[in-house]
Amino acid sequence: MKSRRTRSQTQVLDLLKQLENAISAQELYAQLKQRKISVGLATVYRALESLKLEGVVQVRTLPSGESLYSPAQADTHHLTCLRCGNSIEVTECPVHGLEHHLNESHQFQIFYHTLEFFGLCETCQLKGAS
Amino acid sequence: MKSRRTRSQTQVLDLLKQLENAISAQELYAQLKQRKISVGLATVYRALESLKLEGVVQVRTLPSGESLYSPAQADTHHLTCLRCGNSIEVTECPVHGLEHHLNESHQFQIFYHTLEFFGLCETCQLKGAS
DNA sequence: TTTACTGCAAAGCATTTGCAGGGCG
DNA sequence: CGCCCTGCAAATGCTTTGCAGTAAA
Repeated sequence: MKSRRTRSQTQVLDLLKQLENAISAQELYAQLKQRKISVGLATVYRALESLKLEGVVQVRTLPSGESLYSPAQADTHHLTCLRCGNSIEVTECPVHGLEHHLNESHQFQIFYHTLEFFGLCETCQLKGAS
Repeated sequence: MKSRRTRSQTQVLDLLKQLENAISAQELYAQLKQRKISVGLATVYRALESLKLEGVVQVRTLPSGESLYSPAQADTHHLTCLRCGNSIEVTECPVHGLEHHLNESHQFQIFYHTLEFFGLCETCQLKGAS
């Protein structure tokens, strides 16, 4: 067995909890540096990976391929414009019943879910296709 | 105004409709070649981008950063293991009411949504953290 | 002819991996 | 002393972009 949390894991998790919004690994790395916490980018990724498997951190992967990390309790979802990429937060969430159901029917240990709506925002609808 | 569909857009969309499952741009490119349809990879990406904005193709971005494309009518969601990456399809979907609601409350033109549950599958639960 | 589409190759970027040094038990 | 954690730099892989040739209107 190994120690429950490494130093970098603790630092990363602490910062994630302090921040209000989900954040990318790159930004997280920058923020840590800014706070005089010396850590390598690869280490940030490795810490996030472990925390993810532990179930304390959740991930949302953007269409750009970038991933945003946040503590795994938030139940915030998104309404995203396919054209400009802007996201609006959605707090309503009708899937918890289903989550419990899947948990049992598939023997899965579900940590969290992501729900995202895609389309065109009002502004981008006016611009037409291109 | 431009022609409604370019040749490559038609080819890409036709193939997407023929296939049962969502497919990556790279695979799509390979499949087209295999069918003797000469097309560049960049063109495949550009066609997918246009079809996406048109609302006829939907995208799901995997944690790996790779994106899977499919015709935008499927209402298939996923239960994904954070450790091994395997996905199980989920056909239940309790979010349509919310979708309609958001459509109106935010002046968004919603094309589709993604819903994904993350956790550990039965097999990976047994392996413990590492 | 004029404009938009296409293909190739080069670039861009987030993420992952190899490896050697360092810290902790 | 030995093992895991770290950090740097190199490598990977998907996607995007620049540019010149091509097809279409």
